[in-house]
Amino acid sequence: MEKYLSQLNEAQLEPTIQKDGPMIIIAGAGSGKTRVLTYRIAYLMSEGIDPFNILSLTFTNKAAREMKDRIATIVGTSEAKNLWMGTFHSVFAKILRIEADKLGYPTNFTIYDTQDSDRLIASIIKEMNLDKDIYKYKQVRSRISSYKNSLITVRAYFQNPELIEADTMARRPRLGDIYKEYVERCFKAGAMDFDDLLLKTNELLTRFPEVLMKYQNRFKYILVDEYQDTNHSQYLIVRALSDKFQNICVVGDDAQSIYAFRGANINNILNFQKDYDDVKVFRLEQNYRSTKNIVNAANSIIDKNQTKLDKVVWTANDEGGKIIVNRSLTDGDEGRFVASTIWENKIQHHVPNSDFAVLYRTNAQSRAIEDALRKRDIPYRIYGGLSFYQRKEIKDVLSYLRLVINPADEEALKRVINFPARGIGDTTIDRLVVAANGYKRSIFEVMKNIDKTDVNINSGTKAKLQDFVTMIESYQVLNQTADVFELAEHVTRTSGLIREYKKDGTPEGVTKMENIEELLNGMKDFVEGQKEIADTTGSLAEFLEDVALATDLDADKGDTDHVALMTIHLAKGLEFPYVFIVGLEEDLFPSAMSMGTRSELEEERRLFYVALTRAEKQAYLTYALSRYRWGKLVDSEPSRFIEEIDEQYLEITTPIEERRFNPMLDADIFGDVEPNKIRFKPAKQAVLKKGTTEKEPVKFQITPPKNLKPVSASSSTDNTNLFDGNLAVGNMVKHMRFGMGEVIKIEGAGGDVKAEIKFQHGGTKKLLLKFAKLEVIG
DNA sequence: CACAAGGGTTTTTTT
DNA sequence: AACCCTTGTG
Repeated sequence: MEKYLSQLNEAQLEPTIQKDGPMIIIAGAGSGKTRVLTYRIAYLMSEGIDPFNILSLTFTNKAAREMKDRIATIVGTSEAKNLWMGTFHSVFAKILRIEADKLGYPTNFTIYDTQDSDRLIASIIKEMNLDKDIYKYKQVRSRISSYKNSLITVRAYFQNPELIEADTMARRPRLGDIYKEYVERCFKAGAMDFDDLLLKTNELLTRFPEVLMKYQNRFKYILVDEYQDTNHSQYLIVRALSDKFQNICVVGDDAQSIYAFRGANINNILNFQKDYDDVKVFRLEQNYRSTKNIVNAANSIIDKNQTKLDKVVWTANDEGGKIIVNRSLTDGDEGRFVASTIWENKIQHHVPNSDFAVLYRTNAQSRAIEDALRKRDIPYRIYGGLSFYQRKEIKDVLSYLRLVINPADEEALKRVINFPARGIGDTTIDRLVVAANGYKRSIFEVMKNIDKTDVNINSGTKAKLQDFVTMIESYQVLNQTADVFELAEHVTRTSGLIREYKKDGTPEGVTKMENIEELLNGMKDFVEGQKEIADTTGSLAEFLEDVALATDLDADKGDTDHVALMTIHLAKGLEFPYVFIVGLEEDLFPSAMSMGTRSELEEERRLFYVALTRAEKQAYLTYALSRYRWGKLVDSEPSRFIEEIDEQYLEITTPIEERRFNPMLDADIFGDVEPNKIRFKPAKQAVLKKGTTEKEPVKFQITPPKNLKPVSASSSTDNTNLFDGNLAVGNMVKHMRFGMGEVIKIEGAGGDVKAEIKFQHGGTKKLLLKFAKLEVIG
């Protein structure tokens, strides 16, 4: 142990050997926090703490695995094996399996992924005959998710007039009813969604004091990594578990908090010292990762944020090259710049592909980069996006397996009951759902007892349902004896899945076959791997859980020498010698969806900070003047983040265009803006509705409203409300097709507004204004 | 009830 | 450009 501790500097050593009591480590980017965490756990064990009593919560399973491996090399594999390490979700899923019966859940409960949740919510909205344009399932899901993450149960929701009011104001008075139905349906299906894994853990720990005691005694030492990204639900779990021994160590960096959109609460880290008595505070401020240029540039950015803890990150590393800023004409050119720069660097410095990472804000941006890299034969790997396990063909196979484990799983059933086609149509399924709800039974049970069930389904279809039931039951029998691989192999063959994809014949069909094969290979590995470790059963249930909670970062197979392509969110915690941050354009990064409030913009800025601090040696910032979005070429402007970096750290190859002024976000720079100095500039070309004549009002829709404040503050995502007071007679409106025009008449207020506009060329038109971007004239 | 075609919508980020 | 859902036809 001594020799490991001697590798640490003093600032790192102190928290490492601080054994007991509550403590917080505020760790700047690249300051070696993972090393501190790892060595601290090893140290605890060398001090005689049983690994069985240590719980370490990480942000990804990959991070957990790497730390565990590292610890194993220090203290030995057999010791390290007993550590509880993993993400919140995976650790508490395991505990919930053990305690499931207390909550009325089956041990083999299914984990619904986002897609499953979406489908269920969409079908509930349909069953309730609600307008799907008002009750958008994604918005409903995110609403429900945030309730769950704040521990607002259905009951709590209905007891809280403010919440009901807020949803009613957002024109969704039935949201509570949807929430209630959703929760009941999940329960009936023996399913938990991601948020349930945390919510139900909280329920378990509050409702059953003896269970709480059991785990408090078990986890005498608790460590939480990336504490700045914990949500309220996670916070309460940590609180509860650490309450008895108070041996709680959290590590984080407020400057790297980038998950507010999924409920992360930066106050958890800002207020930690108030939550426990005698908190020891440690700071890691020396950066070992990056050059002076990169560290200083990153500091100059994060400086623009108002909300932050005091911390000065510095480095003793070399000055390094300046950050290179590159402008391209299109996203295609941007990709080519990235590819050629990688190529040149590889030749010049003899470095492997794996030294390079391309980071972007949205997954959709990967395509242009991919094309360019492929043309130059540079191997790359895309992380994230539509993960392997979310692909249709994979989910199909997994759905059959889910049914084997848990036949009540409604989403899995609906997915495969008629795929491959078996003559069981939507009407039949709808009737089954109604019957199942009526009998308070699962659909599968209803099908099983279809003869005794009062349901309007003809005998031919009933026979088909029976066949399906028999098939699943035969798989269940096989599952008693066969391992995961053997079962899946049998299922894909006998269910007709393979036949279905084989007869397809298209290139896509071939890829799908290959993917299924890859899945089967993965299962084989899983089965063999489990035999080796031998501390788990290697059951189907376990495989499905691994799959449900796997991050795409986890699956790193085969060749490792490739350029990494991923979103910035996914890159958190990683480092690369050369980093490209692409698509630095207004509305893309910062995202148009995140420019409504200062705090949203500050989160985008932290995201940029995270991106830049991934780089060890050299960072490239690129932007394009126009880019394909939604299949159309649209103009873009350089991101404000480029100009926010202190110029002395930049090498700008082409001068940067002046950025358009945004009154909402730039107000404190320029002062208040007169309404009549603002013009409305639609960002999206107006589309004439088919069939409308010139005489009728032309409908057009304008890109997102988030950079304007809506009239109603209740919902920032509702883009049908028009902003307050800004649109007035006399305003100038710029329309892509009709050009500039003056508003001469306005009809209606709030919601959609019809405005009569006199265009400078082309006469007067009545337009339906949904939303517009603001621009200042003169 | 199956399947093809067309239209509308979508992209912010993820366990 | 890609996906999902609705609609129309067989």
